[in-house]
Amino acid sequence: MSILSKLSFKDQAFKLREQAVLDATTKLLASKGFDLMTMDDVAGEAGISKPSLYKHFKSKEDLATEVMIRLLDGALEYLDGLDAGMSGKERLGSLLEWALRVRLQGGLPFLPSSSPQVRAMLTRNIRYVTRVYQLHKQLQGMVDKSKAAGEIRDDLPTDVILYAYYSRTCDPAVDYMKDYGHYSDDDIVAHMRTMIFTGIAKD
Amino acid sequence: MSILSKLSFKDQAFKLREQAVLDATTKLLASKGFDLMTMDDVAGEAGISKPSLYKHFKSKEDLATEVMIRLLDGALEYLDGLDAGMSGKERLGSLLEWALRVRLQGGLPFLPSSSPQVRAMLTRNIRYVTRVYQLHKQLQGMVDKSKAAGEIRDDLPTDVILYAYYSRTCDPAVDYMKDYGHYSDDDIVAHMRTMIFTGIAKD
DNA sequence: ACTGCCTTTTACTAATTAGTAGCTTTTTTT
DNA sequence: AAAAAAAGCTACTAATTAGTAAAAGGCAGT
Repeated sequence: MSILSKLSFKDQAFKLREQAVLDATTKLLASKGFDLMTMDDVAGEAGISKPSLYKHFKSKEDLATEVMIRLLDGALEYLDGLDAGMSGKERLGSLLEWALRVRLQGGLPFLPSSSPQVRAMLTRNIRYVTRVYQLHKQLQGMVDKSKAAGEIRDDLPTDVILYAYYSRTCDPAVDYMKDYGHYSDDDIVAHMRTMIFTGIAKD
Repeated sequence: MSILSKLSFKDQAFKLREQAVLDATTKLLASKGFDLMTMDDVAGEAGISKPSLYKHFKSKEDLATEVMIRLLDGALEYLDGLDAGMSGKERLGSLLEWALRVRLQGGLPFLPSSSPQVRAMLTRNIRYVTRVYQLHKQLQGMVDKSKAAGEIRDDLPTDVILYAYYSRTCDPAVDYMKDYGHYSDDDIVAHMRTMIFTGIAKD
């Protein structure tokens, strides 16, 4: 780690603290959502003082946006790491699985389902928008490729399929299955995968 | 309206005002969610003063819960009005369509998708819980009947199907289709129906 | 060991919100 | 027309939150 060795201990501690803040924020966003999460919560969860928190992020909005950016980077990175020979449909399924597992481990869906207000807030950040666009383009390509391959129905518009896909990553059914149905993560993921691709009807 | 004629003008006005408050709250809950909606918002939207608002409902929580109860009553009433000869699957589809249309007209999904906090709040009200349970029982019956009739797959647990069904009533894909895709209400409803029953895969 | 930098602590500002008190005005009832 | 009831208005309380200032303390770097 030659780059790390060039950083002073102080700088390293700053970086580690920053990650701790992002982790804490992720957890709080997942459990409380943006509106109910407070900066006092974040500071407490991260184990630093609130004024120090503002050394890392200039506002609550900035902090939440950075969390989402980190997550989108994770999704893009996951897609990059997939086997190039994988079919479009398999890639879609795999990324959905990744997203659901992240969620089940206390993480966040990569697009927020909740409020127009949160969406508007995030959209004010160019770095966020860039990544969403990038992910969207890749997913669009995957859907188009799957359609061409006859794997995915072409009587539904691509954007409709994408909207549904995004929605599955933040689907509350996941929470219900976990909290009320006490299903295992594997079962939840499998059920979700079944339902998005083949629906609930018998043929 | 023999019942209404027994009410003084005052009482009638009170009732009308109460409905206006519930309508205003529905609209605000749909656009801002519970946390961001303020009682000042509601009073303003309903055209009454905030102190008067508290003549009708004792708290913000009480108000939101009554809105949800009214909605659930609507759903139960809709189910009651369906043709008795309708198959389980058709009933499911029809209620989903109703719920989606209510939403598209500015209403609310009949189960909130958002926060555990809102869910916990609603669950504190026995009248709400009773209706949810009632609706759940009916839906469960419909799914079981559809399974027995070979209309709905029986390799998915009934509760998983129900969780997915509830989730479709509050699916953000609806908002995306409307706001970004500019699809008509009819198209949105049709797409949603297709996707829940037969999924996005081709066979 | 000493110094300087950074974090923590304490206290704060400004704004917002749920909910309420008391007086005035309006409307309905008698 | 007069009285009563209810709504509106104004002002408020108490609590909370995002964000900040200043002093004190701690720790890393030299």
